[in-house]
Amino acid sequence: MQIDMTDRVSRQSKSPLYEQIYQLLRNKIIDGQLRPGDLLPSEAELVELYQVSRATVRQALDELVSDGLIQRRQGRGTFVAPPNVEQGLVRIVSFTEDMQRRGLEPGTKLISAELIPATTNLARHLEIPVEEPIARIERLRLADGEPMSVEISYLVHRYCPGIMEQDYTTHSLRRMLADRYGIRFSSARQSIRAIIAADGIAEALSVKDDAALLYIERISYTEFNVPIEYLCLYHRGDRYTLHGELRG
Amino acid sequence: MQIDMTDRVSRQSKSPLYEQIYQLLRNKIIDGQLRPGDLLPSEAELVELYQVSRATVRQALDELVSDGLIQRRQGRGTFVAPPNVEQGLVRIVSFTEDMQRRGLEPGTKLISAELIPATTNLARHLEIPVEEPIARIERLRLADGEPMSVEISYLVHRYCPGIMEQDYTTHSLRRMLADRYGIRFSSARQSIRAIIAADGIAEALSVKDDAALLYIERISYTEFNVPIEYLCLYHRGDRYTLHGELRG
DNA sequence: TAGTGGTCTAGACCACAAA
DNA sequence: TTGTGGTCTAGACCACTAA
Repeated sequence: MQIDMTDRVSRQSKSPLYEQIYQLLRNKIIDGQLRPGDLLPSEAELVELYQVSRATVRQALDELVSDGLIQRRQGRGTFVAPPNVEQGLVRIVSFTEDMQRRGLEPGTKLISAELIPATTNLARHLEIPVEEPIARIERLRLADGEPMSVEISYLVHRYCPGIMEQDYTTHSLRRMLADRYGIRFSSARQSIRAIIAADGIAEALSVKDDAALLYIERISYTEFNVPIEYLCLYHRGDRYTLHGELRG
Repeated sequence: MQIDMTDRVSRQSKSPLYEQIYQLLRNKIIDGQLRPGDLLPSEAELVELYQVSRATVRQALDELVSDGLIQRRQGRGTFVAPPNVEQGLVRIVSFTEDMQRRGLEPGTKLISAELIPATTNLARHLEIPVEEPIARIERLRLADGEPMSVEISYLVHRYCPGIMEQDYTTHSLRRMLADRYGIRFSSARQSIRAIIAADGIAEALSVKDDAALLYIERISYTEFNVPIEYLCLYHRGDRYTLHGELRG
């Protein structure tokens, strides 16, 4: 495989060398320049390429391994990992990416988009004052044309003014936040429960009132640990399964 | 805090030094010798104690960090992490450990234990012939005396003959497999869904017939990638929540 | 200021896989 | 045999925290 020789790391940058190398490689994988199964340059080659020590290269690769993006094989080399492992339990994955990994065609319908004042619950989780304006975006997510999930996103409007004028059905919310506002999610906390479908949700998902749903609450943070989004996901229990790998 | 000075690492052992140090510290945390918030010895002290280089100590600590068991704070030290983070989504956690981390008192009642022939489904997942004897152990798990989960364990009997004569309510199944049969889980695959309680399960859990349950299926493997156990967990949706941290 | 963890280097020897 | 990743050493300097 080819690594673009214009890649450079800077010793003046405030971010550490291993982090810069990690980001460079990660972007290549996520952009698709490196595809599953591709062989990465050997550690020795990366040492030469970036002019750093082997320990620094390994630290960058360690992060990619723990992201599940690459796999090392002793005596053979380092490869881009196949998809389908560690889905949604370790990395923040967009609905679109999630469905594509499952081999399903993603779709979206906007249910509502409005500006609301923050409730005490929202204010606490998003670390803002009560009543501060929140963009509430409710969408129905489809897989192969059938309802799969309802997604309610609560965004601190101050960080993304004008977000309400966008088209949420064709544009990824995450991409919009990144491109227009420079906001990137760097970490998140989530909790997962099983619940019975409430009225409105059951109707949207085309399931019975007492169907089981996989309910996920997630708070996403920027690299500066500022909470940006409070997300509620209602997944159909009969269609949606989370997969993961555990270590002993 | 105190580290037992009788701890030793062996350079003759087939397992690497950082792995031995990782296991020693991990056991202290899981056993409760080190409690949440406790300060670990500094990296320099661990270097002195185990007579290894700092990089080796850091590699052991790195693993504990990625397990969510410890947290580093620059300029201050390394601390045992508070519970409630990274539970059950990355590491295989026993019910007992799980409940202790949530501050609940774990309890167990045996519902049934029997030897059954493997169904086609079990045979496929456990990679054994159909009809091969399987130890099926069904237990009710309690938290603070109240039903929390039903756990059905299917073990390949050939690997653990005599397991049926044990007392599963007072002894940890995992510990028994490790101590008596030398079987340790090194990895697992699991899937998580939301389902409606079936009759028998609902009764055992003291919930209504149509209550929502968090259903987890897990296949656990030894270090040689031999499947040992097929586990079905039925968690009460109203009491059980999975927590996790995600990375962007 | 002293002690902590964070980053980085330049080596070394090993186990494993492929040719 | 060659090249890969796996493990380990003995240093170094930095940034952060608390006294």
